[in-house]
Amino acid sequence: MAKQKEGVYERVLECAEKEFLKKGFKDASLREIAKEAGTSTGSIYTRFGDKEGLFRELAEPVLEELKELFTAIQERFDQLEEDCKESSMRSYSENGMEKVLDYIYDHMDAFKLLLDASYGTRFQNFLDELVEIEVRYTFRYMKAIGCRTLEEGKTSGEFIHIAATGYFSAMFEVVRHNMDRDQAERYIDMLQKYHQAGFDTIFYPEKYEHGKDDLTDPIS
Amino acid sequence: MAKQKEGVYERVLECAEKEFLKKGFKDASLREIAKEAGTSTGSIYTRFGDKEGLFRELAEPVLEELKELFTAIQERFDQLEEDCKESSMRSYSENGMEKVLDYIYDHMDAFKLLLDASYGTRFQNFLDELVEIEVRYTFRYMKAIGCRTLEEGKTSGEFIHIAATGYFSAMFEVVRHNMDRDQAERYIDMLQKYHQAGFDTIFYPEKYEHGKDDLTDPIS
Amino acid sequence: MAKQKEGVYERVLECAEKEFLKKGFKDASLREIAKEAGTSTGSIYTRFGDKEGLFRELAEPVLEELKELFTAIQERFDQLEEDCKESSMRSYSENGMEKVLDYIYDHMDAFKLLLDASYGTRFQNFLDELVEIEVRYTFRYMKAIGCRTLEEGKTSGEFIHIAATGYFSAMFEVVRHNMDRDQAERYIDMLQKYHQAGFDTIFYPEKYEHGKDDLTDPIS
Amino acid sequence: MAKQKEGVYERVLECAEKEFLKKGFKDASLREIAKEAGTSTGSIYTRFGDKEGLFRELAEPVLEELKELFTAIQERFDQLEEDCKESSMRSYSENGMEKVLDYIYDHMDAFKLLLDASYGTRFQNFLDELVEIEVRYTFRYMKAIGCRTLEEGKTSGEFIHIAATGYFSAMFEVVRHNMDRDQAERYIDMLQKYHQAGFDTIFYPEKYEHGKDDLTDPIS
DNA sequence: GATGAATGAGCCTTCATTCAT
DNA sequence: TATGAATGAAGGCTCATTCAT
Repeated sequence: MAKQKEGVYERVLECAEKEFLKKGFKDASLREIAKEAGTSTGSIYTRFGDKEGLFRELAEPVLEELKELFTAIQERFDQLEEDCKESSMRSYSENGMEKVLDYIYDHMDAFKLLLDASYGTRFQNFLDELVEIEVRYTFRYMKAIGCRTLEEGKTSGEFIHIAATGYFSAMFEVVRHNMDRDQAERYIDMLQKYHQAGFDTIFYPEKYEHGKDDLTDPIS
Repeated sequence: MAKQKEGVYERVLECAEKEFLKKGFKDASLREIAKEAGTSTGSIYTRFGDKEGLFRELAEPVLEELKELFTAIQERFDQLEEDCKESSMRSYSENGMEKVLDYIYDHMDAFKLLLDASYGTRFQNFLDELVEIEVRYTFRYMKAIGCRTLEEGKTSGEFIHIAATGYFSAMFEVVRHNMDRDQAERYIDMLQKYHQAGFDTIFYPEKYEHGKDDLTDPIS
Repeated sequence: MAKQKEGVYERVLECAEKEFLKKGFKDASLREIAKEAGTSTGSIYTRFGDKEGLFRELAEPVLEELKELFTAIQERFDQLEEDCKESSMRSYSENGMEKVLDYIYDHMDAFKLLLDASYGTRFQNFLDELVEIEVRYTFRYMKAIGCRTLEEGKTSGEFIHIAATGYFSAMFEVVRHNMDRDQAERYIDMLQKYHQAGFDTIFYPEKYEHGKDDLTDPIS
Repeated sequence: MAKQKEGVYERVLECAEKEFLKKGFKDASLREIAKEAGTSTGSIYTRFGDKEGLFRELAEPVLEELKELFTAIQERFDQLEEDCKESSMRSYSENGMEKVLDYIYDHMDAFKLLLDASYGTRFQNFLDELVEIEVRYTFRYMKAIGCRTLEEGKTSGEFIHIAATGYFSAMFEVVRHNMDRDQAERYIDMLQKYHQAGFDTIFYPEKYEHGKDDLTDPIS
């Protein structure tokens, strides 16, 4: 039995995914996966190194590709002429989100793993990796455009980070809630507006100086 | 050895907290806690029932009290005359948040546990319990005030839930980031404005109908 | 709390019985019994010494009394004039069994314990104590009456023991099967005839020397 | 260390048997068995699944084979011509018992386990499985031969069951008493006669209608 | 006499990982 | 390469019993 059995690799990945989703990374049992896939634990070790390696195989390529896609989108916007940015922002933004959403919907399973079953792996805070990219480019953008509010120091940096985290976290709710693609589109649209408004309020407050006081506040 | 040995109770709780924070609930070892506290595992079982009971002892009272505090705040606002609400909202909201923040800072340890070490316990989604309260009162408020946008159906309900989750989640970042109290105050103030703006944009868009298109968007 | 609380003693015995019947002696939990009875484990220890002491309290008096009753019955028959024995045997036997049965039905609970929940206690072979009495008197009787077959040696002694065990064991099936008193009476009557015939066949075969060979045999 | 270590399997079974016999199933310690056999507890689990699986390995094959042997014997008798049955019964019966006894003596250890150490396993009432077979065929036989007494209803069925239980239970005393094979033979012979007589007395009383009253009764 | 917290050894079981075959 | 038995530490938990109060 020296040769790689046909399809074992795929079967293992399939079963692993099922097991991870069902029990979470920590509680998943390698032996169970091996048994279910009709192979041996040893075999899994030769192919994937260890338990986390198996998880990685499922999650990492997808996460990396998303990061690349996302970086490319940001980069392309960043390369625009300074004076185009402000005006083309919205369309770029919406278009970018569309692509990201497409990618997510093409790799639902992997994102489910990342979101719900990654506790105990190095992916348990995978969101931070996306947020980090977002934050980096946001800073660049703000400097390019000129943002007075930014000089207030550290807190603002932290705040951007947290706000972005909230934004991305909310975005992935489309996965957790099993929204269909249409629903997701509408939902993400709202989300974009929501966070855009929040962001502007904090960092470009001059645009709203009028009658702020009569805004309603739903959150005590 | 009848009657509680002096100080064992406290020592166990202390060590448990340390262990839980260090390894998370699932990976924390009862034996280790017992050893560190200078007791037997059996003793922990007499006092706390089981592993989760020990965690509960640390987290539950604090969470419950926060929920009560939070509900009281919401309730008090809800009881106001209809026509006062809109105008006194902001002050109520800020005042409420202040109290909540006070409470959190008085029970930092418990909230650290809830945030970072509760995976595997019934508290792992503790945030939902707060969100649920928030959402309930938000709906009431929106009905009282009259909100046209609400009739768009299910998505809106889901959206409110997600937005509130983002809000609360972000709020607890003060704990995760170990902000000092002053920093937190400033931070929370921004957060409130941020989400207020987002919320209004989605649910009371008529107030912003002017020049939306020249808003900047930091998020791709 | 120095004085013996009213009724605690009884309540403990009640709960112990329930627990022992439900789980058997070994698996019964003293703490469970104490909790159920509204007292403390310590209290059970002061009253009953240990877990088996508690069981003993329930089973021993009844078993002892049965043994006394049984011995008395045997003794009374043994004291008869030699030449009366053979003729009055049957009535004595039936009358004795009646009394025994009465006693058993008056102490069902205790016998249920002895039969089904005594594994792990010194009562787990309680039947032997009754058999031992039976065997002793049977030997005396056989010697008095004169029984040629007895000289065959050890095996016979062992055989009597085993046969008697079978007899008593079968007798207690009235308890295990929850027969009502009437059923039991009829059943025991059959049982007596069954074993009497068996016994005579082995030890007084001369009474059956006729056509034994055309007896049917249900047991392969 | 792949592939079974030489002789571990056997050593574990040996030690398990010793431990089970010494302490009974429930009180036997897997750790102790593993230690004694020079393996790890984990190893026992890979091989036998769990504690009861280990016991099962020792007892089940033997019990199953006995049941098969016993069924075959009964079946062969059952297939005889109706009018042969009554006459050939005795020889069949004796011959069958001989085979059963042989089998028992060839697997003493397993039967010791079943008899004395199976409390807590699914074998604790293993006798019933044999009795059930016996009773089934007995009923068939009685119907074939014609038995007037059977119409008395339920009690009779119960009685047959109990009598058969007594018979089998007594049979296994050869194991408990460590009789040598010769002793056992003589003993079983007596036992057969004893129960045959009992059985006939109850179910074919017409054959004994003469002078029953002068039978002696050894049992009070 | 009553309490019940503490004891601490012991239970069965599960696991990721290794490695001889 | 694939296998899967073996490892051995660790897991949570339960128990009868003790004994300071």
